[in-house]
Amino acid sequence: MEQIIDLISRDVLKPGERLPAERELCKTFGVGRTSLREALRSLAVMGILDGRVGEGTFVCNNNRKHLEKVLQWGFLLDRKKVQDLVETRLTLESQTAFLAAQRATTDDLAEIERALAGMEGAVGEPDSFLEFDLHFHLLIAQATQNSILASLLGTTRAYLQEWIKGSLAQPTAPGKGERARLSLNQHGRILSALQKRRPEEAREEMSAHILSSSVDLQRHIQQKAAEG
Amino acid sequence: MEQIIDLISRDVLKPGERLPAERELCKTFGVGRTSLREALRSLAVMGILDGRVGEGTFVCNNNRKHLEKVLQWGFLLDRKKVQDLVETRLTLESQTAFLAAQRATTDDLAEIERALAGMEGAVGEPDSFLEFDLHFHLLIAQATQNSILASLLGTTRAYLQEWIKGSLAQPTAPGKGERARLSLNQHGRILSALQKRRPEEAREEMSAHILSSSVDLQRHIQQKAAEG
DNA sequence: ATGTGACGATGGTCTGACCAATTCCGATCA
DNA sequence: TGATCGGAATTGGTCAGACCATCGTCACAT
Repeated sequence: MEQIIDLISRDVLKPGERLPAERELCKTFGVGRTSLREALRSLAVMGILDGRVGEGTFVCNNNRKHLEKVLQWGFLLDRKKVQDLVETRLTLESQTAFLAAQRATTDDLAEIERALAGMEGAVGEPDSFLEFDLHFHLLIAQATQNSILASLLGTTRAYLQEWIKGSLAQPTAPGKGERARLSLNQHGRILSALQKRRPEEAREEMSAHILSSSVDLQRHIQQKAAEG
Repeated sequence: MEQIIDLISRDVLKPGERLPAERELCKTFGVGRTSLREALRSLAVMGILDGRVGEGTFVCNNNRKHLEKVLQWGFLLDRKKVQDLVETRLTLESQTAFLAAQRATTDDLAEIERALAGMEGAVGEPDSFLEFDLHFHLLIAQATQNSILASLLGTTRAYLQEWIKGSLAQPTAPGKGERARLSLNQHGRILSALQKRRPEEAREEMSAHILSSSVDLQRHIQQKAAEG
């Protein structure tokens, strides 16, 4: 596993690219096919690789899809874990907003603006709206130019995505359009702070946004727990 | 995987319990050992199972570990970027200090105090000193009661540890005893803030400490880069 | 009673083979 | 000429059998 991870991190294997055949890798690594396959299998479970029979094994470009796959064993995540996850997300998002306000290029800002525009156009389409929402936050993380922070935030958010989706789809929630507009407003304030290059303000707005959105999430989780 | 998960969720296999031997499971499930092992391996990666050679395979009592594991491996994809790593560490450590000031139990504080005492007794022994230093920070992270944050911080620090060690061992550094005393002083101020339950102060002290210590680290890295 | 060494069980690894899905490429046909 | 079909090669997935290192156990010798 170390060796394969090494290849990926050194950009010898780029996302979406195809790995050499298993039988080849066995020889290059000097291990049996069983051991190699256990490593590949492990990496696949983690959403780093994706094996397709007859085609080959590929480096996953979006760890999101497969992380959701792991999530299907939902009983593993209890309420406490989700709370920890939300708290971790709050920490990471606040900091990335702060850093992005300092370091975002004009290109970064333009892309973030496009994501916001996408959200505006997708009000009433919860699925699409959430997609643009996620994109908005990931773009901010990338704008920090710190790939580790961006990667951690992406993974954290991926884990929460399922619950966020469930929380949004909650029919009992009062005023769904209301929520979307509030969310839109908050995102606008965040972008504004980034454009004005005000790190502290960006941190505050992001923090407020996440705290506000996590309220619904928490309610949804507790409701889920009560059902089980 | 489905079948094994089923056994666990139906409490046929309770946490901590030992699974039948692989060769037996093969027969009961009617599959080859390879396939069975791939399932076991996948579940092990997710932190659900734990295989110990010579003993057997066991159901993990804390099925919460799997998130940390996946997050940790995600780290490896972006290694070698020490700068980003330091920044990530700064983010995480500041936040854990903040949260620990709010949530640390008296036991937590006592343990942190012991780690500090260990540092005092190990001045002049860089290796042991660094060990207690690391322990000090990890204990603070655990005191947040947030296992994800603690795990992320642990991994971050683990990757930096090598560089930190090299930086401390630098013979050209002026006043080694001086550095140790400064570090000791900073750690004392952090602990004090924790004991007084002042989150903001703890965050500030931690931030100052890490920034100050990272100066040496940066110099050491640049020197290394110049050599290579 | 105690230490110790042989033995069996177990997870981990290797090998070689076969299967099913997919792709590739050349032969065939309109 | 160009589209289509079919076999051959490739690839991931599975299987069976063997060997190894490690660990627990227990009879045996001290």
